[in-house]
Amino acid sequence: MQTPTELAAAYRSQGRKLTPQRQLLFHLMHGNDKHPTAESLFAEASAQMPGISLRTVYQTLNELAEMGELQFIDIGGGATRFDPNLDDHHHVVCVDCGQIRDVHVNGTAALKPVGIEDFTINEVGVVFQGVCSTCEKSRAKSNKTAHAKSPAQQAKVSK
Amino acid sequence: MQTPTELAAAYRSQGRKLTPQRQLLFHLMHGNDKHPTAESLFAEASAQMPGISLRTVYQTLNELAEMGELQFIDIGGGATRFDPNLDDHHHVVCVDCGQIRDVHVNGTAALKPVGIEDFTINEVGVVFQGVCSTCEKSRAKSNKTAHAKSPAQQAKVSK
DNA sequence: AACCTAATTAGCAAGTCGTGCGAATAAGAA
DNA sequence: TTCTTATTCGCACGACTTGCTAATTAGGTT
Repeated sequence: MQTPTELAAAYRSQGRKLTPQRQLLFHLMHGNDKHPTAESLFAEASAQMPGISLRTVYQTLNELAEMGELQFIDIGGGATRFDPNLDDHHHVVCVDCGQIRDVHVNGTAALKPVGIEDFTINEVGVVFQGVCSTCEKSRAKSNKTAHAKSPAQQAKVSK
Repeated sequence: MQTPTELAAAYRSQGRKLTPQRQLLFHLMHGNDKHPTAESLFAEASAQMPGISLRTVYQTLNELAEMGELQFIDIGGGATRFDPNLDDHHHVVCVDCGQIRDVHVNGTAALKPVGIEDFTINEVGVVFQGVCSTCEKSRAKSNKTAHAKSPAQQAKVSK
């Protein structure tokens, strides 16, 4: 995603208006590597601009996605997450706490799908599932050896 | 996923009852490579067993997933899809029609995530996005050069 | 500085997907 | 056949997202 200043210019040049709500969201998203949901962004935005609408957050995120400034991430059944990182990267998910981390992955160019000659492939996405060190520790402590729930389930529960 | 007969035995050995609803769903899912949603399975099931409940379809799919007989696939924002294929495989998605195809992928073992030493990786998922030959043709015909909507959006529209 | 107009916002209703709950039903053992 | 308990069904509800529209506002015009 471009800087808030660059986005302001991009918006103007497209005949879009530069509202305080949009500017706030530009700032909240720029360089944000937390892969927030619309709801969590709304919470942050509300702290700085009481009265801002969740509807506007969704709307602005969709705009930015249309403009190619950010991408949707759909992992697990929970809410859609938003990623302003446009570099060639992939994701690591902790199946315990649901956190998503950006990662650069070596070897993606060598991936060869077999038997799909009738497809024109445009993009490849890689998702690693694992357990982060924090969750690894709490697992050891609480002796939770059993399977954890999926990130989606986990996310729901944690609300 | 095991055969309906094997599943029957597995269910009994776990103290689960073998109802007609479950047996029907075993048959509908066994060898099914369409990655159906709960709703689409419900439609098929209803044709053969009018009165079967959508609730039961969800319940049975969740059971089978708990038993490790099938996996959830969450690609795009639409409904969860179910995959009875337990082989080591990945997926190709047509961004136009939303169809999902199973594929074996060479080179996954060589994938190296960079900078996530604090994660214990357990699984890797690869998703290829592209356009299937059928959609490629209809694109050429209707001169639709613009970007297609995401599979999720597309799926919603197609309903 | 006041004005105009189209874009935007807010907020509620509604849609989709999935689950909780409880009464009625049925599988499978005795 | 009877009994116990798992299962089914169907509705209500919850989470997430979008549609709709009246009121507001950004930004160009006079």
